[in-house]
Amino acid sequence: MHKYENISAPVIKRLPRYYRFLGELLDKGVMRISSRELSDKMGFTASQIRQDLNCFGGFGQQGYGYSVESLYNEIGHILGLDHKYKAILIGAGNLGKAVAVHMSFEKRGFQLIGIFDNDPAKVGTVIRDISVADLDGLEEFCAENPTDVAIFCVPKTATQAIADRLYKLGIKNYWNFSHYDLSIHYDDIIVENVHLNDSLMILCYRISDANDEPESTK
Amino acid sequence: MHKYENISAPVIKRLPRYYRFLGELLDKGVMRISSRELSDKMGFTASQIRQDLNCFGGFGQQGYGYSVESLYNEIGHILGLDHKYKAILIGAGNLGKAVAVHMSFEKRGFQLIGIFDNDPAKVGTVIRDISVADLDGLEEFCAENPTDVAIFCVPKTATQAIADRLYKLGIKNYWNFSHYDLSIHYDDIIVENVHLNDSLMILCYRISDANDEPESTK
DNA sequence: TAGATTGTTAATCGATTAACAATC
DNA sequence: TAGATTGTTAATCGATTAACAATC
Repeated sequence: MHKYENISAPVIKRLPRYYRFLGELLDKGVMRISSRELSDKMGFTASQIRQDLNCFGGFGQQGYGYSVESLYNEIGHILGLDHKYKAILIGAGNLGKAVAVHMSFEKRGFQLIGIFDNDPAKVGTVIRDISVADLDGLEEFCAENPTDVAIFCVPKTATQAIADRLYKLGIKNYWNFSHYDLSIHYDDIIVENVHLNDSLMILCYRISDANDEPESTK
Repeated sequence: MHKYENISAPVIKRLPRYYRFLGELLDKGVMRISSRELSDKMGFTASQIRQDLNCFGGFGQQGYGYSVESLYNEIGHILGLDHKYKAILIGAGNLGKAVAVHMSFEKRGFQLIGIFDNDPAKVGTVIRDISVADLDGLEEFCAENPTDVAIFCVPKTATQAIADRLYKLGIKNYWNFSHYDLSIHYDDIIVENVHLNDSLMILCYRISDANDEPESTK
């Protein structure tokens, strides 16, 4: 479908943000928007917005700007949200449960088809219409149900062993909430990390940097 | 305590990762490491590692490398993890609950002192030794308990109104899980965003980009 | 001392911003 | 047509990498 080579990571990271803002404008009934107006709202420069969008095509019209609706749809398409990648969730603890319940996978190009845990107390419980299965059944399940993506919501120590099993099954795309760097161990995989601890520490740095006395304590 | 001006965002984002890897080395009993060895493990260049660390001081020793333990401690200190910033959590739904239970706030420079929700069914339930309080009591609580940070685990639509109340109370540091851009509306605040939807969409893009047929469908 | 590895400066690379001609 | 705003090229800025002298 697409295949845009050589798009830089900073550009890709901004796409969901464009999508979000355009969605809000759409909800408000705004029909057209110029890069200048979008710039004011989003805090990027107008130049950057035009530069970013032109990586994928000329979606605007000189003298007019961009149609909010068509740009929203274009970006959704660029992101690949019209897919239905089959995803399984590993780990039905607090975090896994929150991810399962909280996310609108269908709107983001995915479909959650299975949840696994190794804790007998959790196996059989139902989350979002899906019955939690025993991790032992992973291989059997994946043989019967082609799976594109695995979501890791397991402790750091369990991650590598499960990743090895999934890799053997040919599942090489991961959404990783585990405090562990999967990316280091294989190089033909796609990993999107959500390292909450890292995020919290960055916040800590920024607060400390803003608040602390400049070298007066010593 | 610290106050390192002009440290670029890319450097700051790498700090937690250094901290994590050094912690693992420490656990394994490794005493010293060179920028070269660390480079192999982490996937940054040795040059970048030395450059990054030298933003904050000369922690190494020529001909030897870095002491794992002292570098670990230094980075923890740079990040400000020896603080105890008082944090409150807004929203005790699935996500809020997962964040409250899952995170080791104490190890990351924070202390969770309160949880709020506006759902009567949730008020009074206990999460991590903290009884969920009614959101109406926010002002009173913060007057009695000086609070540094608010964690947003509420729906997009509720975020702005609550942010306004917190801002009035002088709370200007936010860890934001809400699908909403707080940063746009005030400019003297510190926001660290965890946009899970954005992360999921970036994964979708990357899978699509790797898998789709190159322009053959048309 | 000789070898190793840092700290730091200089070179390169890439991303952002500015400018403007094309054009709706 | 005239005005507005894009698409795109060129200029600037910043971050990464390479190189090497300092030094443990």
